[in-house]
Amino acid sequence: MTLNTPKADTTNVTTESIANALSQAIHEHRLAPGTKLGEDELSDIYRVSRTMVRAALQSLSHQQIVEIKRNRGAFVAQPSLTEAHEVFEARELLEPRTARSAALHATPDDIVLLNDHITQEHAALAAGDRGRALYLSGQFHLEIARIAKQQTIADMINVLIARSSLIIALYWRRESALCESQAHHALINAIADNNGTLAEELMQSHLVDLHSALNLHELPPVKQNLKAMLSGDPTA
Amino acid sequence: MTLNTPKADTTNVTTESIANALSQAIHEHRLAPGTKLGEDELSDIYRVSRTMVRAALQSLSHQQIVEIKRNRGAFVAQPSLTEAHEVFEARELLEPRTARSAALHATPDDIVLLNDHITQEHAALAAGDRGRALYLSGQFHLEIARIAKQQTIADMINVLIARSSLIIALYWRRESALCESQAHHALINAIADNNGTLAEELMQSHLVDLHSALNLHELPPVKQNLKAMLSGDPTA
DNA sequence: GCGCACAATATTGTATACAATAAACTTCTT
DNA sequence: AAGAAGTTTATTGTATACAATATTGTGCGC
Repeated sequence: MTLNTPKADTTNVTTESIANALSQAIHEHRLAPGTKLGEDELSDIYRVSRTMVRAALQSLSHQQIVEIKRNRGAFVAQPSLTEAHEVFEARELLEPRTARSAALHATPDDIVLLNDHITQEHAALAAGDRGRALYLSGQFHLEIARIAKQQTIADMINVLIARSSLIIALYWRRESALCESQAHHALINAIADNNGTLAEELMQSHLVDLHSALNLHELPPVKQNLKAMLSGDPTA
Repeated sequence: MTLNTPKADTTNVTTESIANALSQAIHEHRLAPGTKLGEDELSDIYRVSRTMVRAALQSLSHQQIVEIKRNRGAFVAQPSLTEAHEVFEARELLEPRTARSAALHATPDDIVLLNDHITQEHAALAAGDRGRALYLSGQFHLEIARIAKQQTIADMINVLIARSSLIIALYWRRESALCESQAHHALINAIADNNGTLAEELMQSHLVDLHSALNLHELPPVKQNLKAMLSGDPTA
C-alpha cells in the first residue's frame, strides 16, 4: 500500500484528513481498484485508533470510491462497466449546463486559476508525475463547477469526478488518461468570453469524447483472446 | 422526539436500519428541521451502543438530511433558501431526462406500481396521515428514477428528494405539501404510452411548478407585513 | 498429491471506557 | 438585578476491549 506518508505531527489527524489522503491516493492511481484497505493497517499508518479509520472509510464509501463489504473489509471500489457508462452519462447531463453557468459567472481571477491548472498539469506531466496530472485534470472540471456557483450540483460532480478516476484506471485504453489539453483550453476561452452556449457545447462534446473512450471497451479484444484461448487450450 | 417505536426484537438492528428509520421519520416530517439527534438518546431508543448510532448519523449526514456539528451534536438539517433553490434546480436538470428514459423502459408492471403509489397516497391522506402521503409523493419520483434504469442518477435523485422534504418543511406555503395529483397522473400516462418527449416536458413543468412554490418566499408577504409592523410599532 | 476437517490466527463489528469539549448551573461582583 | 466567573454536568470524540466472522494454516485420510 502506497500512501502519502503522514506528517511527523499527528496531532491534527482527523477522519476528514484521513479520508482526503486516501481519496487523493485513489484519484492519483496510487491505490488501484480492488486494493484492500485494512483498518489495522491504516490505523498503524495514521497512528490513530480503528474508530477514526472506520469513519474515514465510511465517508469514502458514501463517495462510492470505496466499497465496504460486511465482515470482509473495505476495498477501493471497482465500478462495473455499466456503472462506468452511467457515471459519464450523468456527467454529460450535468457538466454542460455547469459550464454554461460558469461562463456567466466567471471572473478574471477564475480564468487565471483555470489556466494555472493546465500549467500545473503540464508541469506534473513533464516531471513524470502522471497521477498528479490526472488528479489535476479532474480538478479542472471541479473548478468549473465551483465557478458556476451551484454548490449542490458541484457536490454531485465532485463524486462523479472521483468515480471517473477509478473508471479510467479500469477501462481506459488511450495512451493518455488525461483530458485533451485543447478541449480544456477551448473551454477556458469560451468561459472567459462569457459565451455560455459555446461553453456548454464544448463541454458536451468533451464529455461525449471521454465517454467514447469507454465505449471501445464493450467489445474488448482481450476478452476475445481469452475466449479463444480457453476454447483451444484444455489445460485451462 | 417522535420516532418509529423499535420492534420488540432488536437482534436485527443495523446501522442501516437505524439510518432508514430516522430518514423516514425526517421524510414524513415527524422529525422537524433543527431537531437535536442525541447519540445517547438514540442508543437508548434503539438499544444499541453509541457506535452504531454514530455510524447511522454519519450516513444520514452524507445524505445531507442530518448536519453533524463537531463537539455539538447531530441535528436534522436546515437547508438555506439558497440550498432550496439549488436542490430544485438540480432536480429540474436531472428528472426530466429521467422521466424520458423511464417512458422508454417502463413495463406494464411499472405502470401498475406507479398507479398503486397514487392510490396509497390518497389512502394516507384520507386517513389523515399527511406525513405518509408526503413520503409516498416523493417515492413516486424515486420510482420513476428506478424505472429509468440509471442507478447513478437515481441515487442522486434519491438524495435530492430527501432534501426536498426538509425544504418543504421549511419553506412551503401552499395548502398541500404534496405534488399535484394531476401532474403525477399525466406523467404515468405519458410513461405508459412510451412517450418520452411528453414525459420529459411534463416532468419539467411539474418541477418548475414545485420550484415556484419556493420562489414565492423570496418576497414573502409575511416579511412585508413584519417590516410594516416593525416600522410602525416601537415595542419591537 | 489432493481434498477435507479442524484449529489457529487475523480482521471486522460492536460495546465500553476514558478524554475532551460544550452546556447548564451556581456563586460572586458590581 | 444583571453580568461575569467558576463549577458541575452532559455530551461528543476517540481509544480500547470483547465478540463475531472470515481467512489461513495444519494434519489426516484417501
